[in-house]
Amino acid sequence: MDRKSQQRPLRADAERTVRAILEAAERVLSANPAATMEQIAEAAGVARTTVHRRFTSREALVDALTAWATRQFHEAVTSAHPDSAPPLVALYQATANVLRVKIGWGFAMSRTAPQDPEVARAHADVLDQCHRLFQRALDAGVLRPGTDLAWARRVYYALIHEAAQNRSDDADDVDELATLVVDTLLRGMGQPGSVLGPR
Amino acid sequence: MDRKSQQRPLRADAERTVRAILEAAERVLSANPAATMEQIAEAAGVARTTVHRRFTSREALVDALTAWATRQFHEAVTSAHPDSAPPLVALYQATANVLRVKIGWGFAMSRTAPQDPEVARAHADVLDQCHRLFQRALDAGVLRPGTDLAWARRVYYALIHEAAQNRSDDADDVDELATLVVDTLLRGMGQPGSVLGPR
DNA sequence: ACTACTTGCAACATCGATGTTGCACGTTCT
DNA sequence: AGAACGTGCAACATCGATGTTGCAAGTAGT
Repeated sequence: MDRKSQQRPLRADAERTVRAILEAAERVLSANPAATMEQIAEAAGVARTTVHRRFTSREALVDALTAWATRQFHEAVTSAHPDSAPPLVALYQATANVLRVKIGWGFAMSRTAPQDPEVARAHADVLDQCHRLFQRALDAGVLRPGTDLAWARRVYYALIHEAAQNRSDDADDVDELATLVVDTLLRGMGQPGSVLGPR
Repeated sequence: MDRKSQQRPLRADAERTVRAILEAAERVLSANPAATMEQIAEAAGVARTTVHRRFTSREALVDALTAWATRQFHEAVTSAHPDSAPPLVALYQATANVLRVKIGWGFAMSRTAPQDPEVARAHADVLDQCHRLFQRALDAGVLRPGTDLAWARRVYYALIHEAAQNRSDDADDVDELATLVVDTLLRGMGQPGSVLGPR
């Protein structure tokens, strides 16, 4: 959890409250991004004033949420070794890892990089890693020559986003979804022999 | 324009004001969905009170915007003859038509079907047409046998959404984008000969 | 057990957005 | 030209959300 929002160390019960608030915020805000602090507090099972005691402002709460998710996002990509593992393996691993995070932290991850420099750096770093991975995939012949890497990346992100909507807490599901995403990204849905199919 | 928001016929200048407000609302809200009526009024070049005179509430304004966009969306799909034209032709036509609408009415089209029964029907109708088209594409061998049509539709929507972000008012661009979308949907970005490529 | 921390509750302050009204001035339509 | 309509402006009313504070009661850590 982010320690920037709290100057002093927290007592155990307060620590639990903070977690409860962040988890409730994710749940409530993913259903309705304009939800009030009151609704978040209620979902967390605490009084509204308590939320304000733990987070200076609504913005601070959302920022903490974003920072938390961003760190997990970064870890998910980095642990797939996108710069060293074979492109296809890394692509699959990264996909599965990111899906695991994105399911359950959809709201926090949908936030675009805020002013927090650490968060912005993490986002940029992920973007770079993704770009390098796609470049390696291109060089290795996994991607068709001439592929627009920027477009490829955006399609990839979009596919992950769509796949994450099929949320289920089943662990096996993540592997199935990752397979679906990578398969769709690389092969599309057309018939090879068809008119517009691969030449 | 929607006549439901106005009981009596409008004078010519008022008609122009309504259009200006709707266009400004689209522009402003697509940049910031939480924008205030004040900002919309300013962008439309009118006083805030005028906006409230033309639209009972913020909700009414957004609804009118949604209704307007939905009608164009429906027309865009229907005019591609998705039930009679060859699947590939219809797919391309529908894509290009929808892109034309979506570029410039991105906010209004991103709204999920509201309570208005007419709008809900139009959305459902588009969904049906899309599904039937995909089914025909599957039967015609354009889509790979075994393709999950629900997943295919969602990927298709997502691709259109992404393509629409490359907004430019160039008319030729729409054809290029439509080609890109259909091509990506059917062939993906992988190399045919590669490991995970088409078998 | 004692201290320090944390929480709920009630009350209050503030702020921004929404929506309304009256009036004066301009515009459209006939 | 004259009636009906539309708009800008200023002022007001309301409302919900945010954020703050004091206090009493409960809980964690020693």
